[in-house]
Amino acid sequence: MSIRNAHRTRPRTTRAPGLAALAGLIADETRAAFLLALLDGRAWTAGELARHAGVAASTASEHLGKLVAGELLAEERQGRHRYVRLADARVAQLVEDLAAQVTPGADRPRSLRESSAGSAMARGRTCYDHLAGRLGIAVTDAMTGLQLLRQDTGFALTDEGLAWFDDQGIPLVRTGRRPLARACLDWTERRPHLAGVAGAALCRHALGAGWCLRIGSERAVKITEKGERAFAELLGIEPTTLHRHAPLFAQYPVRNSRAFPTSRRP
Amino acid sequence: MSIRNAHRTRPRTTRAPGLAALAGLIADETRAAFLLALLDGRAWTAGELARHAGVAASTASEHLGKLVAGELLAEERQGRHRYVRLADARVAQLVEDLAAQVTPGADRPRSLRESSAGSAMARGRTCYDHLAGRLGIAVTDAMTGLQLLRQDTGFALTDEGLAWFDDQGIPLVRTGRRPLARACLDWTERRPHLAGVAGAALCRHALGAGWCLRIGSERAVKITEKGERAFAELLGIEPTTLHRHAPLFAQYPVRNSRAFPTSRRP
DNA sequence: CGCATCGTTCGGCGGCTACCGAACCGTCCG
DNA sequence: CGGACGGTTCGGTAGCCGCCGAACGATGCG
Repeated sequence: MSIRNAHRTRPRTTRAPGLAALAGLIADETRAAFLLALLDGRAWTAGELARHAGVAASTASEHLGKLVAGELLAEERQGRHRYVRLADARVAQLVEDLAAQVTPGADRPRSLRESSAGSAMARGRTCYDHLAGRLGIAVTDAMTGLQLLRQDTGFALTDEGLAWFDDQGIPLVRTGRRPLARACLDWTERRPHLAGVAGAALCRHALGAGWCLRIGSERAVKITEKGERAFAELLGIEPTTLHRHAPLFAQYPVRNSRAFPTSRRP
Repeated sequence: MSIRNAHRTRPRTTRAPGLAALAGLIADETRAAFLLALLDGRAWTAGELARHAGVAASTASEHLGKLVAGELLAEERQGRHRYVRLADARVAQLVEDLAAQVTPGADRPRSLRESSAGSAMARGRTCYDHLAGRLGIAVTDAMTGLQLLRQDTGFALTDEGLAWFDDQGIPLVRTGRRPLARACLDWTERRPHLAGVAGAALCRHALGAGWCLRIGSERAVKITEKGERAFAELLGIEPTTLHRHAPLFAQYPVRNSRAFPTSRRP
């Protein structure tokens, strides 16, 4: 019997302590704010998170202790700083999934207005380690259109897609059980974009090659001139696409006209 | 400022009320037990859930009110009964994902021992609306081996897979934005199995055609003689496969030997 | 109609927990 | 060496919340 429910008298037939405890870590407003901030994939110091969420340093310290103990965060001490980051891609995916479930924009009411400033700056973001926002959608759509990625029957790279990464010199190294390609539901665009090993590799490449730059201390990224050219040349993405708001619920091309939706064959 | 944190004095710069509230719904042990029980995809009455979790009817009623208000559950009143079920496949997926994150078996310590009884009964389960457990893994592995399903580059049906469903007379109807194929991580087997529209259609077909039967009031299913024959004929699944425990971390065949993991081309 | 059953509402209780400030410890740097 | 700074620990406080039983309403059935 858990400490929390020690006053329970009735015999409990079925329990779910693990599930409830995990959700409990995210169920606090301050801890949730920490997790969302950490979705930028970088390490934050305890003080930064405390100021970000508007709580005292002591409070933040206690929260971080719980999140680290619950293995949602990994920590690294450097001198007098305590850096924390999301434990791994699984945790990032989990937080993304939960955030996507809530009504869109509920947690960031001002984000769209903020982004409207800046002409050459397309609204791009990162989700932990892959591209999101309009940029992420544009890349995913372009790869789907070029049949590098297949979304009509699930979410997977095609053989041509593997070749494309190979051609760009972007290595895809399988680590553990993380899938090569995975759909991540963007909670501002409400559409899936490329995550998984391939999404992370592409994002790393884009940052390394100077296609985009991180701006500020959060998740936003800015596309450079060089990046606009690269995305146009390699994926046929029109620069204007990155400036306009992408249409919701776009149709994806179906590769094979055969029987979709399927029906009983004569 | 939320009611819960009304005593907060410091100005809060970034909030996450939606995320925290959603997690809070799952963060209670009793509500978590409800959600896990409802993963069988069927509707339970309030009283059944109360007895299942070992709480008073009044307590269960309050919890159900919160879960319905939070749109995790849908309710249907019939006479003096209040039936509740998971709101949709998205919620089911979310609960599955969370449950898979906790250490395997933590929430059902006795399940493996229970399942060892029964000779012709293979350990099968449902996750909301698709097959899971050893049966789900066996089906997913068989479809992958036959190249109906592609897991090496993501998780998607192949064109051959679409044809297979067509041949079986199992219609795949796209509803809303639910993907045709999706990986669901089984938290007892620790391996992905087929979910999404195709997984649900296959499960519905298997139950309708008498390939398997639900047993008891929970998630377990039993494979019939007819089902053993059908799975063997259509997917080449050896009946013994369903009785043994499947190996963890099996290797999936890679369709194309070309450059995987990819490396820079000369 | 009358009883049993299912569910809901309400009051009250007890415990957990998020919060803060103050004190303290360790690191960095002038 | 000493001050500044980041982080942690420790009391103490306040509020939320999960729990129950009792009372009540509603439905179904004999």
